[in-house]
Amino acid sequence: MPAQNQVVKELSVAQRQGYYRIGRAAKLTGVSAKMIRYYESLRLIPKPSRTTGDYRVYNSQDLHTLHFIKHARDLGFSLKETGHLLSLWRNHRRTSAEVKRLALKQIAELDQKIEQLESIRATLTNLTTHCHGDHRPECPILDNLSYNSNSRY
Amino acid sequence: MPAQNQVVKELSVAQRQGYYRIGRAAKLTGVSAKMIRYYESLRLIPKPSRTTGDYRVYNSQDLHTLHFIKHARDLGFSLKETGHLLSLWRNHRRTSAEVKRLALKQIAELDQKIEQLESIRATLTNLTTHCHGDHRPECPILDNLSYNSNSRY
DNA sequence: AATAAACCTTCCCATTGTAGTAAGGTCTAG
DNA sequence: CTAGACCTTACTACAATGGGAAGGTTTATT
Repeated sequence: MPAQNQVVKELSVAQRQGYYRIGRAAKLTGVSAKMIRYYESLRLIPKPSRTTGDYRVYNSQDLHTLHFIKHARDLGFSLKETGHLLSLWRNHRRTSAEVKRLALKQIAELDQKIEQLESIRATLTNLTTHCHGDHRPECPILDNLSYNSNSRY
Repeated sequence: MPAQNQVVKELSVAQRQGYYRIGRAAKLTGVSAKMIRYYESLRLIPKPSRTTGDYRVYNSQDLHTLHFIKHARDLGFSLKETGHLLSLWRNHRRTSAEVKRLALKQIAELDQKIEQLESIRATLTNLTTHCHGDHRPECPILDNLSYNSNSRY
């Protein structure tokens, strides 16, 4: 039965040899090629080797790193903090206390941001319930925006 | 009793004449001088008149406008949206419906942002509760960041 | 009137993180 | 061998803000 390898797609040289150019690295990790280059310029990731044609070449370890970065970014860590987390990840003599400290700091910042947004939201909601929202020009929202407590300019 | 005007501070020419240069406008409205110039460059506010020495001169109407902008920014409206609100504010034939539409859109965006931050927060909180946070290097936070579901690079 | 302090001007640069484009070179499948 | 997919660097832009330099102006104080 020679039908066996009929559907089998050939692997490209790169795939066979287990390396990845930037486009495939981007697709696999969810980090755009643009960003991969940018992270390299920030020294967040090491300079990869190059093909003779000067194309960047990544290995699976590199992809793991990119993946790690993606996760950290998704959790709202800045690139600077992400770099810190990366170095902790690489350093096997790290203490988990330091990682936890970063995470708690991030949570605190999130809490602050959430609180702020909710306060704004409350104000806006309050204003909109008082606005007719019809053809008339009277509008408590605009009135509030132009209201000046310490007035008398 | 000539003591009467002892404590009375003289008003500067500008104050007497009721106009404001950029520094005082900034202090009074809470919008930095930097930003006042920037808003002018964006045509969010009109070009003010100038002194003979080329200093910007604002009147009380201008300050009200800056104040309006400050309020809108504080409520999280972008400068573009703020410009829109400003033109509605100036246009007495506006409908309150349009203002309300903008406010509701802003609320919706806030809700989305809040939800996203809360989801991130939950994930992080979950991770930190599982992290010992001591001298040992084992750390579920880092493990999670490096975890790769679709794996096999 | 002279001078110092406070204030203003324009112009340029930095930030944070991401995306777009142009002009050109390389790799690979057919 | 060639077309098309892919890659390279180098700019540009965004959104909003802040910082600073080099120089001119206004105001307060001697």
